[in-house]
Amino acid sequence: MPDRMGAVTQGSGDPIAEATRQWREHGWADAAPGMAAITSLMRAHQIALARAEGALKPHGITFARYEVLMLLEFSSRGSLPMSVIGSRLQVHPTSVTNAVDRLESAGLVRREPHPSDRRATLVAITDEGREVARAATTDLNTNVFADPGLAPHDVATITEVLERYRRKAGDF
Amino acid sequence: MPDRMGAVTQGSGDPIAEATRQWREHGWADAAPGMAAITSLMRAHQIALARAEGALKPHGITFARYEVLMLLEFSSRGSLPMSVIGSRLQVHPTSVTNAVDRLESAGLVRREPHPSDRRATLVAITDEGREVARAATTDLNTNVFADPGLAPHDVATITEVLERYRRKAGDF
DNA sequence: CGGAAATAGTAGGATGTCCAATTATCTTAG
DNA sequence: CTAAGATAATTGGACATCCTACTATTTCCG
Repeated sequence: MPDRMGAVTQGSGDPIAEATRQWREHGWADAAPGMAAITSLMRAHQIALARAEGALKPHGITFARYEVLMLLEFSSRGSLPMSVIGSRLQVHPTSVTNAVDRLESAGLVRREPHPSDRRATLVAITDEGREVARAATTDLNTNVFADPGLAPHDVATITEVLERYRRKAGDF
Repeated sequence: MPDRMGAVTQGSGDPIAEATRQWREHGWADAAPGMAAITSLMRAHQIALARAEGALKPHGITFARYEVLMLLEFSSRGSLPMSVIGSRLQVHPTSVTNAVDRLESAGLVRREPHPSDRRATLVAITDEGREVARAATTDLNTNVFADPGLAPHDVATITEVLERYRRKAGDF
């Protein structure tokens, strides 16, 4: 156990708490809270993503593709232009192309010409896509979302706080 | 303006609020809060990462490499085994190899043999690495961390809540 | 003490994300 | 009504992350 009591390199066990201490020691106290918050976000994201991907793996899709699939599943026509998918998910157009390519190869969506704008491409969910979406959602709800790893109060809190964060960042 | 009042596809403007509504409508009310929290985390991460990367770009490093650099900068000897870097940052060994490869190519770190364990490799920060770390930190502190885009109270809240989340996930 | 099990790093492959550049197709201004 | 500017999607390249081997050492146990 090389790290239990060795206060030389680590004092708390939590790397972020340790970094915060370092920040203060170096005179960056004003930036320490922000550093801690953003670094926490990075780690939490990593944990949450790994869990979601774990639940989706048996269904043959990733979280990125799941989001696309659900967007289509919930759309009134079962199809959306690529560009709309990108706006909703706030990802680069090339990421949409990538996700749709793979979903299409798997037969979960189909590319169709846009009826009025020949620049655009509509992405339509297939019956098989709806099935996968349904099964994946059940799995995700049961094994991840229903018990995300936080008390209900905390779950509500981060959703609210991050909603403010996203809004200020122009996310919607 | 095809989407302002069209309650057909979107009701609120916030895709996550819309998804929450859909979840409840489909009878998944118990999973809706968790879905909202985790999805919020994904978006917030994306926003925060983009900001951090933006501040680091002029310094020629990414956030992943910045984290490695700061870990070494704060270490007592200015060097750490690859495996320790991986544990602290909670990333896969291959990610450490990748980051160190690039940092080494840029002359910011150096690989050294471990004195007592020939399996291990020590990564040592160079003088140039310390310079880049210092400059990047100043930039990051000033342009991102000092004003992360949330009220101080919210910054503290997400740090606390996510600390609980990380702890329960075994992050430290 | 010698073989099994664990640990440290790396190579190769799959994904996802972004950026820059390109091709088509609208849209809009003069 | 044409030319310039904006928009939609794709291709190619750079990075980061993970997983699955695979090699080299070290540690542990019978």
